Amino acid sequence: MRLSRFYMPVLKDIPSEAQIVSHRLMLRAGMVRQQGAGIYAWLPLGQRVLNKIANIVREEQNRAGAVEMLMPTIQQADLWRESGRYDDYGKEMLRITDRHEREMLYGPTNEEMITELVRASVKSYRQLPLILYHIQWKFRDEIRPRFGVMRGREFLMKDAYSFDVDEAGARRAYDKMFLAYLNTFARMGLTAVPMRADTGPIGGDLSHEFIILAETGESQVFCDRDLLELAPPGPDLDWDGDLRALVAARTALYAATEEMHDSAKFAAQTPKERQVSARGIEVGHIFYFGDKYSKAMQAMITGPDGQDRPAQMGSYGIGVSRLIGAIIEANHDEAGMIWPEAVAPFGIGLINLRVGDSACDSACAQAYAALTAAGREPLYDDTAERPGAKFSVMDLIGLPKQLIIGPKGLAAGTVEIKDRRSGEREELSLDAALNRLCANG
RNA sequence: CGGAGUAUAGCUCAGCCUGGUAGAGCGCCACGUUCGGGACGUGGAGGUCGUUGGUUCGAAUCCAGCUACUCCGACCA
Repeated sequence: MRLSRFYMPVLKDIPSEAQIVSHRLMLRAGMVRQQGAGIYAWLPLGQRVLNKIANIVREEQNRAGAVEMLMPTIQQADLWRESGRYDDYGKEMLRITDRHEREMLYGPTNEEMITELVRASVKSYRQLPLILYHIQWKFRDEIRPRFGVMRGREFLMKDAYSFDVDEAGARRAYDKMFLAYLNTFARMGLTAVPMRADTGPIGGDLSHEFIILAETGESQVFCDRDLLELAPPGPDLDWDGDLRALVAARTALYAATEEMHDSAKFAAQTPKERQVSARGIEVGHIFYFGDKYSKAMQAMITGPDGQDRPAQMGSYGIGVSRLIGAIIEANHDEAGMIWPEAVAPFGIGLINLRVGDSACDSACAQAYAALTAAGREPLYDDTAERPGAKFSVMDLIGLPKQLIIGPKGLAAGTVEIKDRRSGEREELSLDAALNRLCANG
C-alpha cells in the first residue's frame, strides 16, 4: 500500500478524551475515530489489525474443530423471553422497536439464538459433539464506557458454543477451547494466563478468564510466576488425544482475579518468590453452564439409552476488538506502538526519504515490488513529507521493520533496515536488505 | 445511576469573571527557501461560539431548560 493512497489521518495533538496509552496511540495513528460514547469507527489501519486478529482467532478455532457461522446482530425479544433473560438482562441490553412495534434487541451475546438454531435440527447424540462459533459485533450498553476500544459499548467478539450429550463431553469441549485459547493468544505475542473465574449459580470449576498482564489492566490479579513461562500447546496438538493433562498442568498452579482471590490459599500454594500480583486485562472467557439454556428452551438430545435430556452447553468468548487495546498496552514505547509480527497492520514500513529523487524513487519502486511479491505487505511512504515527520509517523504506527532509503545511503550503495522493537539499525546493500526482508516473511 | 466537569476553526485550547462586530498554536491551500528524526518565511482559506429560550440597546460572555461528551465511584467481554 502506498501511503499517499491510504487513509491514515495521523494526529499531532493528543485528543483530550483519551486517558490510557492504547487509546491515545490508536487515535493518534488514525486507527479509530470515536462516533459516540463507547462506539468507534474503524479506520483502515485499525481495520487491518482487526482482520489480522480475527483471522488468527478463526484459524485456531477451526484447528480445534469449531465450525464457523454468522448470526445476526439484531435479535427478537421473544427468543430471550424463552430463557427468561429478556427481563433479567437489565439496562445493559439495547432494546429496539421496529415499525410494527415488535420488540427487538441488539445482541449482547448469542446463547439463546444458538440454542434455538441447534434445537431445530440436532436431536441425537450421534450429531454431537458440536462447537459452533461466529465473529460478530455485540452491543452492551455499559453504564460508563471508557479506555477506548478496551471497554466500548459496541465491540467485536468471537463467541463459540459447545453442545454435548453429557458433562464429560462438555468438559472435553471446554478443554479444547482452553488449549485453543492458549495458542491463539500466543500467536499474537501475548502471554495470557487462564484464571479461575466466578461460575455463578452453576458452580463447578469450569470457568476461566484469560488475562493479559498490563499496568493499565482493569482488575487486580494474582498468579504463580511459573504460569508466565509455560509454553502453549502449539499447532501440533492432537485434538483427539488426552487434553485433560495439558489443561490440568495449567490449572494446578494458583491464578485468580480479585473476585476469586484467596490470599491464604495463594500463600500456601505458591512460594513467595513466585507470587505475582499485577494488573490484568481480560481478553477471553470460557464457561461451562450445563443445561441452563437447553433446559429452559427445550433443546433436547436423545442419548444412546433412548432417553431425552437437555444438551450440555458451554460458551467461549474472545474480545477481538478489545485485544487491539490489550496488545498495544503490552507493546509500546514513548514513540508509539510496536506490533507483534502476526498482527501488524503491515509487515514493513518502506520510507522514501527524498521523493522525486530518481535514485530514491527507483530503489523504492524496486523494494516495494519485491516486498509485495514476497507477501510482506509493505506500507510505502511515498509522500512529500520531510524525513523527520516520516520517521515519527512510522515509529508511531509501529510496523515491525522499516526499510529506509535515502539519497545519502544510496550514494554509498546502502539502505537501512530498522527493527522497531529493538531500535537496531543496519546499513547494507539494497539487494541484501531485500533478501533479508523477503526471507523472514 | 450518584458526584464533578466540558461544549468556541479539522485538532489542542485562550477569550467568559468585568456583555460592545471571534483569537492563538498545530493542521490545510499557494509560493519560495529547505530536506537523514515532527523545518522556516510570506500570503490565504476556514467558526450560525452544542442547542432552545430568557435578560439586555447589544450575549461566545449573564440566567434557565435540553442534548452530547469526559472524569471519579458503583458495574462489566
